[in-house]
Amino acid sequence: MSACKRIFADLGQINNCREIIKKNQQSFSELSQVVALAGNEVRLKILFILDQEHELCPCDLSDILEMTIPAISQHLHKLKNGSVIQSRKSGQTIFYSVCPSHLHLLKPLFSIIKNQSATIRV
Amino acid sequence: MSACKRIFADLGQINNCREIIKKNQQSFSELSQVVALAGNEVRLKILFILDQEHELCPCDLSDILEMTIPAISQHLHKLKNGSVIQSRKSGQTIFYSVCPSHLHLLKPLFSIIKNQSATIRV
DNA sequence: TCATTATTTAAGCAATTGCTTAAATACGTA
DNA sequence: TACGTATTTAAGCAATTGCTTAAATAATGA
Repeated sequence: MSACKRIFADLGQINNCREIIKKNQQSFSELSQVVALAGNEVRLKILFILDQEHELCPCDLSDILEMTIPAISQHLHKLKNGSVIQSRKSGQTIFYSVCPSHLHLLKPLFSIIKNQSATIRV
Repeated sequence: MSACKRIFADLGQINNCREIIKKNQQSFSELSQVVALAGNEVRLKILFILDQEHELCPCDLSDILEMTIPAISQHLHKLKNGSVIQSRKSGQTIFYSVCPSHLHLLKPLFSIIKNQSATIRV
């Protein structure tokens, strides 16, 4: 059960932490999935500009990020699968946008980018 | 240069986005690295309890998360390598804690866990 | 000095990731 | 209907990830 044989381990603290982890297991699992999606540089850029421009099609994103359409499409698929973005069809083009439900998680990340952008110019 | 041959593409919008992405390239790269570290479920848990308990040793974390010491140690190594956590040596035990410089990024994530935890009981 | 404890490091390996190219769908229009 | 455009899907593959076990370091105390 115990990894080390130290005497000074605070058993109460350890058991308390273990319970907190267990109680929030599902939250950790769900949150880490979304954070992992945002942890890819290309996907972070996609989310950032989708938020800024409100909605864009795979074609636009391909032009902006200078990547192939399938590469973009596969990233969009992952993001949609994780309910981070949503899509709207108009003719044969599909417009993607950030799901409002995850914005509270993403906005702080976007702020960091924007703040650093403001600092560079000083 | 252009991925599709659509007529209705907003060239100005695309070029503007492209410039913003380029200007913030380094920010995107650095931020995505940290977010990717937090996007692993085990590491997210480590960061959460390190923040809550202020500091813990690999041995404690191994007990709490019920994982082997080397597995924990390797996660800690990545986190330290990314400057997300720092360490303090006391005898033969090493205490890890979250770097204050990255807390503004992590706190919103922790809040999500805590809020969900509060909601469960209602 | 030697044995014990806490931790890291290394090697191996199965699973996942993110691209590539090529083929398949879906929609609009002549 | 057939063709062109926008997008997705599939297969292949090199690179990365995250664990495992075993060995190497480092610090403490007998």
